[in-house]
Amino acid sequence: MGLPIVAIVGPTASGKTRLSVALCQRIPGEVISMDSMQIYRGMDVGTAKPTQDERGGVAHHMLDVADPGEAYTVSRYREEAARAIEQVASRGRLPVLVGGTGLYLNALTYRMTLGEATGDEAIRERLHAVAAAPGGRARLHAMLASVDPVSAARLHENDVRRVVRALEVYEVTGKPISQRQDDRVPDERYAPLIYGLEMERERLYARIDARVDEMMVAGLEREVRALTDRGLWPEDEGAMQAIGYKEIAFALRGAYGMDEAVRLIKRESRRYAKRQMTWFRADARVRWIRWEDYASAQELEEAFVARVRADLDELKEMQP
RNA sequence: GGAUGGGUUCCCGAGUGGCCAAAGGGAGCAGACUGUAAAUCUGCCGUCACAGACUUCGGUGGUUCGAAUCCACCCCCAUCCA
Repeated sequence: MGLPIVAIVGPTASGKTRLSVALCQRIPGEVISMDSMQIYRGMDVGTAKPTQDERGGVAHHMLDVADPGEAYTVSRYREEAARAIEQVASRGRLPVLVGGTGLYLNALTYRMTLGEATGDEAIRERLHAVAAAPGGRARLHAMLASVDPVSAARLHENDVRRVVRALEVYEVTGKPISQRQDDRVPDERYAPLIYGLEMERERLYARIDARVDEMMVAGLEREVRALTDRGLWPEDEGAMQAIGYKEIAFALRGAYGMDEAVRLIKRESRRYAKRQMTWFRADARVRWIRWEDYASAQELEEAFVARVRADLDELKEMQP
């Protein structure tokens, strides 16, 4: 039986950070961030990275492990986070995965076979060029259909990014990507207890709006400028694609005013939250916790800690 | 008081006699997601008993086989003149 680990997921601004720290203080445990943007150094305000204060003395891993100038990948996350989990467990503490990046959760908890086909820039560029030509998307999709009909059937021709990746995998490995996508096999290394934070839509959206305003006050613009000063722009893949960063970068470049940037950041954050909800809702493993079921954050925390304890005990009983 | 422009579906906005439940965008909702994932992509979006029917385009009345589109009057908004 695998190592018991806890994961706390949910949309942005749903209160994951605070809850995770409360849990780790009492269980005790250490946080392993599951956030694709908090990975980057120097991106603190805009990613709502927990401050020293917010971490409340709890050790956090997988924060600040990459430079905004480098491209981070899921497979790298899978390796590094797995290592972090080992470390935490070796100290006799509970690994608590926290974050809203669904793909990262799956990369860790399923046996994702990401290893063989490394990203190949040259191939990607060539294929993207095909897609950019008139009628190119259909052509690209047809190319995929001839080598990997299963993937072609699954992918919309407009989803260029995935079509390109599927073709790339085929070129690099000689095998269709669909061969390894069919089932979601749990990674035997872990026995994950996954909790999802859920909040009434309107309330969550209001929190998101408020948080964006707070970020502006806290110096998001300055933070973005530090990146654009380094020559990093939203056109580059990776860090600068983060919500908040790309909008402000465009504003700095004069595409629109700062007020408009703020409006867009709020909008994009709401949409992002929605996508996250869609993702986690589809995951049958998630045990939901509704904010509306509790009178206060304290009450929710209490109940949550108790529940995790009970679930962990139950896990122990199941494995001799 | 006069002149001109305008009032279109949640918002913006196209539409000037049939092909219009009405382009496009936004918002919203639902979904997908295996090395860019805070990314990328898809669907729905007047109502219903939904291959059809019904109610919409400021209001009322009219012209017409037929109107969001034409006419009359009225209401409201904007700008200009007084």
